[in-house]
Amino acid sequence: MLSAYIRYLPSQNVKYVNKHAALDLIRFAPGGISRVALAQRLALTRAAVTSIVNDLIKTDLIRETKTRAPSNGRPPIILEINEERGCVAGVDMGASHLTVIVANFGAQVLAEKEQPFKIADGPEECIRQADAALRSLLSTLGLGLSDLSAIGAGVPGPTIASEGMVLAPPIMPGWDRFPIRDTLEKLWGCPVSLNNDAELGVLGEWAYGAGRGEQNLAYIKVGTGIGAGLFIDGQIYRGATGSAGEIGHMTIDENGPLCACGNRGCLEALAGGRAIVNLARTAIQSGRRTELSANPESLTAMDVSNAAARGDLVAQEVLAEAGNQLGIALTSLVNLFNPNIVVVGGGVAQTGDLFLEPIRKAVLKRSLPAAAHAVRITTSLLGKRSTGMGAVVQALSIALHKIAS
Amino acid sequence: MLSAYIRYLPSQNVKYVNKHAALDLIRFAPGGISRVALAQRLALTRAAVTSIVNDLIKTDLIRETKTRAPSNGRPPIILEINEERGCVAGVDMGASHLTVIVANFGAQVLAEKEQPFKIADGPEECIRQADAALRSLLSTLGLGLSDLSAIGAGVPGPTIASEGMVLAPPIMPGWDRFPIRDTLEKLWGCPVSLNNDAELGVLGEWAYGAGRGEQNLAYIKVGTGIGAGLFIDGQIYRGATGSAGEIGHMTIDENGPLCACGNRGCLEALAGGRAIVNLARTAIQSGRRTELSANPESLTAMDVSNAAARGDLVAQEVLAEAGNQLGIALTSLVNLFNPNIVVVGGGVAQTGDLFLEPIRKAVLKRSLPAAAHAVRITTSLLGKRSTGMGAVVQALSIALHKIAS
DNA sequence: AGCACTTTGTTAATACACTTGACAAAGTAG
DNA sequence: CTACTTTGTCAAGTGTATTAACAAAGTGCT
Repeated sequence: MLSAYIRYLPSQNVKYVNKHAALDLIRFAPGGISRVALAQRLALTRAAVTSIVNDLIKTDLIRETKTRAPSNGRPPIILEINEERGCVAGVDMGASHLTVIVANFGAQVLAEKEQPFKIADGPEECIRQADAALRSLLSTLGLGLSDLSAIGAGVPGPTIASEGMVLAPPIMPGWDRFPIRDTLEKLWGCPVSLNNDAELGVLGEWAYGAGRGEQNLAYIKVGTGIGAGLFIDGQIYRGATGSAGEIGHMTIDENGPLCACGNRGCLEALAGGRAIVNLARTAIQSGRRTELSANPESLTAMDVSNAAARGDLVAQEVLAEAGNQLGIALTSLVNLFNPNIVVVGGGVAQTGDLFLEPIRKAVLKRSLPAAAHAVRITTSLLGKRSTGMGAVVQALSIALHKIAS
Repeated sequence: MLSAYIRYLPSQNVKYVNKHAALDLIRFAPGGISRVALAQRLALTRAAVTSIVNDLIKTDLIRETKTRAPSNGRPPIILEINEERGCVAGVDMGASHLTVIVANFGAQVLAEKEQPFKIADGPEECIRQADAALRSLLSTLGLGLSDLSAIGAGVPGPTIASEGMVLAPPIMPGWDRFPIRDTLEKLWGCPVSLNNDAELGVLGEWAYGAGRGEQNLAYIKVGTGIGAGLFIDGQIYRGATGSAGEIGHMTIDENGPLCACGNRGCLEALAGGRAIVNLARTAIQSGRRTELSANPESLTAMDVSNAAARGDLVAQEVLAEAGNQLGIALTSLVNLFNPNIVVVGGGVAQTGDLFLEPIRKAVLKRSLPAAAHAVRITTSLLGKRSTGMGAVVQALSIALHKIAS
């Protein structure tokens, strides 16, 4: 009720807004959408929709596909995005991995690549690696940079999207206020969007993954660090300075292990990648039988995760403990935010219920009943692609809307 | 960018939306607003605004007031809400107090009343008391129920505003799914809105208090319980089932005191009204010199608060400890929500910096720097009226928009 | 097979609501 | 007093929707 009217402030003319709304409705509709359904969603008449859809068909961005079996009466014609209209890329520069995805306008992945990467190497070196990876991936498809209409980029720090840079990023030394977007746009010769990796994760899961179409959604990325992307009432929520969702430094245990941020007992220090490794090492040093003791010095969280999936009891206990701590932290998020769904992503989360069940138990035990019962906690459907697919969604937003204008 | 177009779904014709947006802009503009400024905010021309404003003037909801001193050129005419056009009421049914406010259409308080109250007495008894208080207050103004255009009501539980009832409220026995709004509408013969008290608190502070006009705002109410209202991107944020903002049962210390909810170490058990009393009693029993030892059995949090304001060292220490615990909890909120401002309300918070300074210290120490520096932590400007004034805002929303239709 | 009915999509006339361009109104400055 | 500026209004023109009617593509029944 409050200010609902003020929110409608068209900076473009009415038809422009309606056309772009229709394009987004078509794009995010699983299985396409008919003109009649568009009219309903847009609160317009069928006649108005005819005009708008005809404009979009002229741009070749959408096309008529099959008709649906009619219940009774004329079968509706289904409209979908024309996937052959062009290509975009998503570039996920993570703390320790680089993922590059090339997709068509229908958001279908044409090729992808992941490689080791250190965001801490600084902007010039990281951009050089991302560029080389992108060009290499494109060449496997017989494509070049000029075939990309737009590119979405993700980084592990708080971004000011409008400025195309990060602000005081905790784990990105040398990147503070570096003109990331402008640099990439010059290098790649097409429009680039820049977002925080967890934001893109929630976007990817909302658009095409486990949280598809949900209204209030949190995406938790469990990696070296732990971050959350928040999707509130149909929008990414960034907060006042772009740092919303910082869950990794939530105090879980005041007397817990020292965290990289300087405090004690942060979630990251209890359930992040390093914490999982440390828990495993402690168990090894106490003489527990586990396949992990083969090489404790080079242990990774993924080693623990894989061993757990293979039935290793110690690894399973470590994951359960980390899951429990994450569940304790999620109590706050669930109580404050009251989401429909929490999607847990990152490599460790792919073990599924071994990690998720302790999370669910802790949330159910510790959250208020109303919020606990309202939330579904699930693993990512996009696997390690959540952020990369979110970057693809951002790139498509730029590309499609630009062509439609 | 994402779905920005889809958000514009006018369920009314365009002029209706613009007229109501103009009304809200006028209403929430401190000191009124000119037609030229309206045109800017609405992205319309001066000519279009003339037509809209003339319609609103015909309803007698707004009027032209003084002109402002011109910098150079014609002085703009200031438009304001016509405060004499009618009256509304705000009824705040809290856990232990009932507050009733009668205000005019300009949101100026004409009369108010507060009395002891127990929400746990159940809906019939509570509604009876609220009704009597409202009628009594109106009679001091020579008014009756028929003089009210609408009424806003607040309760301390998770509300589904569209249903006009509360859902599984933790501290409101007997109220679950009771048709509160429908009952009040029949009893009072005018439209009634129903909202959670913390939601109304944040609304009141946003509209007329310390958070006026802020984009991302949290209001913390420290009473017997502790709750938060969240205001995100221009809207109250309720969550999936209306329970967003439940901060009182956030785990601060796993080994802390038992909370009424059954868990240990909840914020409410460490910093709520009962916790403050318990901390004071512990100090008394350990032999500390304090004016509070005069009558420990009937001690209230307000007694502690007032003694602290008078310089009592023990009382100040108790407040500082409660403030510290609240600050620890606010770390999570600040990290997750990255607000511009946190407004702390409720009786205890009126002692000001004695309570706020420990909060600020804990937030600054424990939150990520970006979020900690972006947030201003302040006490409520509306004092104990935050929720009641939020209820007035809701009532005005109903009344003004109905007349404008 | 033909007809009645239903739902979907289109067309052209009409209605609505804004913009444009010009002018009036109310100030300041020289 | 004149020139200039900003604010507010008016009427003609423009943009974009709605309405009413019809065409199109099915199902179901006789």
